[in-house]
Amino acid sequence: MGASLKDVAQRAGVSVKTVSNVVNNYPHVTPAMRERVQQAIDELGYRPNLIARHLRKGRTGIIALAVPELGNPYFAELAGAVIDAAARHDYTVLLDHTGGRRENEILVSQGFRAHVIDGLILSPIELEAEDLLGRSEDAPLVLLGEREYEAPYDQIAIDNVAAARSAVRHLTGLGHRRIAFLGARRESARRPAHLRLRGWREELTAAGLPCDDSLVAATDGYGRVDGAAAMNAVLDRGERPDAVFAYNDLVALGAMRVLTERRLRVPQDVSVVGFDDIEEGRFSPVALTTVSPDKQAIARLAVQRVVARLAGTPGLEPEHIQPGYTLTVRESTARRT
Amino acid sequence: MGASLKDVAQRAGVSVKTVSNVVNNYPHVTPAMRERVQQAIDELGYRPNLIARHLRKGRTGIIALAVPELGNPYFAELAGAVIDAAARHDYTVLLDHTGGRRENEILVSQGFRAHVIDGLILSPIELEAEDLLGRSEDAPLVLLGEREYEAPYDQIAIDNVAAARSAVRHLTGLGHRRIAFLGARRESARRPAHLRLRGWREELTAAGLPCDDSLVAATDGYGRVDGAAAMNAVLDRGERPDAVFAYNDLVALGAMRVLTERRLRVPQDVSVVGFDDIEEGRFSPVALTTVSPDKQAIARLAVQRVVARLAGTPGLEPEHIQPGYTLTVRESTARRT
DNA sequence: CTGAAAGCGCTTACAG
DNA sequence: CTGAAAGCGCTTACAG
Repeated sequence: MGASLKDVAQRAGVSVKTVSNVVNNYPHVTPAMRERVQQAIDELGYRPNLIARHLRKGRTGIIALAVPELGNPYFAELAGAVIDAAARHDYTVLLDHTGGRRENEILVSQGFRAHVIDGLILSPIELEAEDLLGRSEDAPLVLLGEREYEAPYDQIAIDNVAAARSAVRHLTGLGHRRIAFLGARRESARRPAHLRLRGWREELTAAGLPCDDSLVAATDGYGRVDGAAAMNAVLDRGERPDAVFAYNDLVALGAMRVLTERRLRVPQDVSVVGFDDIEEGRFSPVALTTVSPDKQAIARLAVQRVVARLAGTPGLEPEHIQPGYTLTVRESTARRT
Repeated sequence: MGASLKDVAQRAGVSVKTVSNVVNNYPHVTPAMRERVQQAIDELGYRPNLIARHLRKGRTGIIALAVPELGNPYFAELAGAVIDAAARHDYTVLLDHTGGRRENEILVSQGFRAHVIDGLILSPIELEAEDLLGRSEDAPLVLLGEREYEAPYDQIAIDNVAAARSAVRHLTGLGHRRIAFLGARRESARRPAHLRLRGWREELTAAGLPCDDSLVAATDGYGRVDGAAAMNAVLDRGERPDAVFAYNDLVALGAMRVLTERRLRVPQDVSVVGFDDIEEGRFSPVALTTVSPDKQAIARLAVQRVVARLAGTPGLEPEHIQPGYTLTVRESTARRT
């Protein structure tokens, strides 16, 4: 084991308190004293034990980030941004993934890891507002993502309805009229997250177009396979949409793959819009048009919020904060021919 | 704050030790006593403070995983596997990313986070063997990835040379003779990691083919942009390879994108093989042939190794362990026409 | 089978 | 400006 404060104090011939003062850079330590202590520290290779420090202070310097699936590049990219944002506040990130399953999300929100984390950033999929009711955990919780909760917690999410509408508007603006939506939750899933679906519906209605349910396909998850299955489902119904708006980029990518297989050209025959702006979409053979949430801002705000609550900033009401987004137009959308 | 052991003891009218016994499920506690204590625990909503427990035991139950870049799906997928493997041993994973920069890798290996993590799994890019020499940290370190070190640490990596050779052999077997290698490190980078490049060289030589340096392109990193740049570089030199072996899938994907832009068809004009088997490769419009390392095994072995050292398993010599891999043939490779 | 006490490595009032 | 002491919440010999 390494040396402790006591060892250093002994070697330097001072009290533990003095060493602590030096280590923590407190003012009012004579340079000579500082020098002497520093030398003992160097000789012993002393490094403070954060665990002990934090036991004392009641803080660990660790915040947890729980996302559904790291295999989804959106969450991987977001996690990277959160790690960087946390580092700027001297916080370390402990990463969990829930698989988007309600039980795991409850477990995490209820303070699994109690005491080892100071705060929690959670991106839920199936979690219900009622699951949050009994939350006894005192670590600040910040919610991310498409779900909206009637609960007294900070929530950071772009305006999903407006963002979805901007995507659909782009499509209608290009002359498309039969616009499929891929990635609705199955009826079986409780309280489906349909902000984006609602955006689709609202914008079509605003454009005076019908909302044809046979153009809506539910999926089990939000991966490439799900997008492929959904696209096949719509096509197998005999529908021939002239555009597709997908729940996210992964679903869009899966759909594009199917379109190509079935000899439909993107964008000449079918325009495709995704959501998330993952790097992969930029490099797909037909670069994907997509809604681009400001991930850096999301990460920054989430961390800031946790840190502010931890610092006990007074008068901090739970807020729903909406970072910005843009519609990034690439090659997968074109004017209707 | 929540209740402590002492609070529970007080309420149950027993000693702290007895509560501890119940919490830790020690035998030799009368059912009646256990019942009584459990009730106090429930009433108070007591949850053990892991930090305190671990300060005492000198363990935190946290292992760190440091990868170059979470944005690379390979590492995101690997991280997911490590988290799951660790959970099976009741360990939690703290995730770091180094950006593949030597300074960060040194920092991490030298025990940044000292005392908060029990062990460390590191996937280095630029780290040198000498950087490991002075390592004073006593948390077990397991090394992952393509680099090989002359250092007394466990290293888990597939046989990169053999795996690369199998990829190139697949290509030569299809009749290809001018096989480019994309993703060598630049000369400026110290001690380039060229196991895969070596595999390329060895296999070409074995097949009686020349190793044409103008078919080798260095990259700055290992992302899609780098693959695109490398492919352009080779093509701009006036070379027309009939196949491409890329350092990894991301580089391969970037290269495919460029090939398509430059009106070269994959696989009819150019066959492409990647490395990593990320999910994205399965869903690219031309599904990618790739070397598929057993990520689950890598994660499992790495965690097992850390846990075994932590448990103080005697006689555990540092080992280089080579998990399995397979060559997964998809659509991006075809017989030379 | 249960209890009283020491100690893990720190920080923090409180003195001086 | 520095020191002696208590305590964060646990576990662990040591008694009984």
